[in-house]
Amino acid sequence: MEKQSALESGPDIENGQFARAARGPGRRLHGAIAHKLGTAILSGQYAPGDTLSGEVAFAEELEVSRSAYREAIQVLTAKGLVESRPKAGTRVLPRHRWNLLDPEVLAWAFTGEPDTQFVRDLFELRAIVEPAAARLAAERRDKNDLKRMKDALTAMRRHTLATEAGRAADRDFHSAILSATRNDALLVLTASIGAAVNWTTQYKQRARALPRNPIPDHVRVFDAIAAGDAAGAAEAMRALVDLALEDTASSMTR
Amino acid sequence: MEKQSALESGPDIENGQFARAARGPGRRLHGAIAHKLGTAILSGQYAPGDTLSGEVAFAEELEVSRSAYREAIQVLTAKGLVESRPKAGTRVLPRHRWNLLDPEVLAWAFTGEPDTQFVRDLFELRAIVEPAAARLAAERRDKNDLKRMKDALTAMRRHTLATEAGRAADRDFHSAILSATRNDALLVLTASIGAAVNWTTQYKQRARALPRNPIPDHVRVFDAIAAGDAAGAAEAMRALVDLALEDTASSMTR
DNA sequence: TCCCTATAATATGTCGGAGTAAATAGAGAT
DNA sequence: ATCTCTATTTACTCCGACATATTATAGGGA
Repeated sequence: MEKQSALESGPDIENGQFARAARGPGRRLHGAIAHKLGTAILSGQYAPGDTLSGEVAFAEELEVSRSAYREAIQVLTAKGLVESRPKAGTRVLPRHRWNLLDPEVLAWAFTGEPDTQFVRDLFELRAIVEPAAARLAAERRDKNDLKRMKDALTAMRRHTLATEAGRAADRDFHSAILSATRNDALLVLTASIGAAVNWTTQYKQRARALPRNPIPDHVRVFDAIAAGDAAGAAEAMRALVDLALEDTASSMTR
Repeated sequence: MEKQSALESGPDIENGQFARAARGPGRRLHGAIAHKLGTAILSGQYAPGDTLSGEVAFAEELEVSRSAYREAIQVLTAKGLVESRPKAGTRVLPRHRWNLLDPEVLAWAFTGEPDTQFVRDLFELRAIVEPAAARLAAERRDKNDLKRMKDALTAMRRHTLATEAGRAADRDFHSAILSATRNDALLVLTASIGAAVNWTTQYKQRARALPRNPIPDHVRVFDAIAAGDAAGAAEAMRALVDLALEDTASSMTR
């Protein structure tokens, strides 16, 4: 639908193949190039230290202007993926320089086959942060927070996790907990990870049936937070995340 | 020194005031603009939803080309600070869209008076992550990791934390622990936070003397990790981070 | 052998114009 | 009076050529 309208509106564009093919509806041209290069780098097609083809050569190859290419490189540079210096060209930086927690970088990492080890790393980080967040939420939540969680829970019950609406409610639930911590850094971090991780679970769970009814576990978390039971909330959340880790891990390795 | 050489090499540049004034040695022009706008946004000079002055107007105002301005905007967009659409102009996004964990954004946040609440948020996050990291390190470290930690400790003992070399050794110590977790996501996260937080502590501690000898606490962490005592490592690290939090908090509020 | 200078390759900065998309105002219909 | 549709305006988007700055590399000099 959306793509068609974009194509209809601009069939007379005389840009190169890439511009015609990759430019989505709202997407800018340099965004498309950044996406292409970003996914290529994240998927390991370039080894760290590899130098991308030069500005002029690359731009000609893709039939886009140098401006578009340069703006794309600025984006990649801002995310720590590459570094470009005169004469030396634009080189891919070593992995530890990448902003792996950048939402866009995470998204790029998860297009195609995501690196198994990296997914495990993210789950591990989530398993560290979310229980602690639940603990803080239990100490700091107010009535409004509890209402958001409760609403999300009822929504989850109505639509199951098999539907998109149900998964959205699940995200809402976690988001409400994070908001209740009153910690923006925590909120941003888990939002980034959560988006990427949920995306994969959704993707992977197409094959196998949903493991088991997750509602009771969520309710346990909610009850502890509502009661102000910090330790209980942390423990309940730990159980919840461990379960998700377990499921995803087993569906990934085999 | 470096600045002088840069000035010497290019006194004939006929760019505008801004280009002459703000361009540092290695810094690119668009980088300088991004820095200027980034710090302005992070310091709250623009309310979310505010629209920056238009491309043409701004470029003329600073006497830089539109291209430079555009590349700077790409950087800010990549970090989630702004969003620009035709006709609407370039608007500052709401705070929760910002990539607060991006190293550069963090650096921008800490130029000038950093937001007290935000610093507390970061310390809280650190207090969550680092003990967990110590736990993992105790389980997974190898001989090489232990050697790195030990070397860093001896360096810390020789130069105290009052010297830059000593602080570098401190960073090395924590970095070695993070490496030992074998978790890249964790490593990147704490590297970002650590750089920003250490910077402030260094800044703030100019006034008051170093609180107390931190070496024994570090040794306790090391011993637990070396012994493979996961719980002990987590607990020792928790004590260490709490101490830092306490010191910084007290030096901030009063 | 080492250092230093010259060169060439490559990225960076600049400019102005043409194209495109969206917010807004105004005309027409209900 | 309100709503819908169209036209205009405004700002971003893209382009390509030109000029400049930087630095890796090679070659000459001490």
